Amino acid sequence: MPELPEVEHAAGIARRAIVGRVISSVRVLHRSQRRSLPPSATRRLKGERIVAIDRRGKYQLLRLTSGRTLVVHFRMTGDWVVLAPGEAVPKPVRVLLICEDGMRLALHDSRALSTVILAEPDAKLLEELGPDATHPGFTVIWLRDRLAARRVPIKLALLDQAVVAGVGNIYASEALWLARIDPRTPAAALGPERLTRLVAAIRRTLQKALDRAERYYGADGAGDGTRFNVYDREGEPCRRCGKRVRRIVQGGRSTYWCAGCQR
DNA sequence: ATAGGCCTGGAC
DNA sequence: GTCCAGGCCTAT
Repeated sequence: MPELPEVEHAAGIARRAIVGRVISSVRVLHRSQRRSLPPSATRRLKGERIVAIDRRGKYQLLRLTSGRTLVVHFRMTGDWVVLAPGEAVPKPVRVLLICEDGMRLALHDSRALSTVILAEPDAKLLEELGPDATHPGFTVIWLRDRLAARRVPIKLALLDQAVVAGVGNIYASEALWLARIDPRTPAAALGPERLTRLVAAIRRTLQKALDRAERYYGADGAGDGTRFNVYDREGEPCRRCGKRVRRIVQGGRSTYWCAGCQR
């Protein structure tokens, strides 16, 4: 679930829930999160007011009064859940941010792979990250320069957050389908024409997902069986040319594509 | 370039 | 029981 659009949606939920509020305590309920957020960090969080929540790529940046930043990454299954006063804490909740007025923001993450890190004011954050896929700074020129001399398949290059931030395994497949590009193509082999199509396709794919997240309540668009064109559709007909969608493994992860119209 | 590790839960 | 999963890091 959580690529750029889903993380942005979740960040909106967190903003409405806790921006402006003061943290009275933090509970870390799983040892996996205790590695990134040890007791020394939870102690420092006490009394901090959350003044803003930014997002960069798949990272959420909870800005605190002191200048510190709580950096949250959902990895595979993370999400925010707002808990009403008195409401029971669901089992998959790994971290609880408890505010002075009783508001609770919960990190809900069944696989417990999410990371939460408290960064000091002078810490350098996310310096390796490329431009957000939806940012005007993500251009054909930028992409061409970052892909030059790289022979990795384009699908794998798109998962590199230094190339473009916020694209994950699902939308990489979806964007390549929209751009009609074979995911196995060596990155540097893409000329201006295909690069132009690719940048537009990435933008459009993520923007569409952002709009959907806005429209529907709940980030996962449940009940909409047609939300992907190729992802998780192995063996089903391509919506553009009718040939069967294929699945291959690249870098240990599934790629879905249509050999009929992606070249 | 590839495999393994971190974790849990759902599909089979 | 086995296999698989949308991320990312480290080791080989």
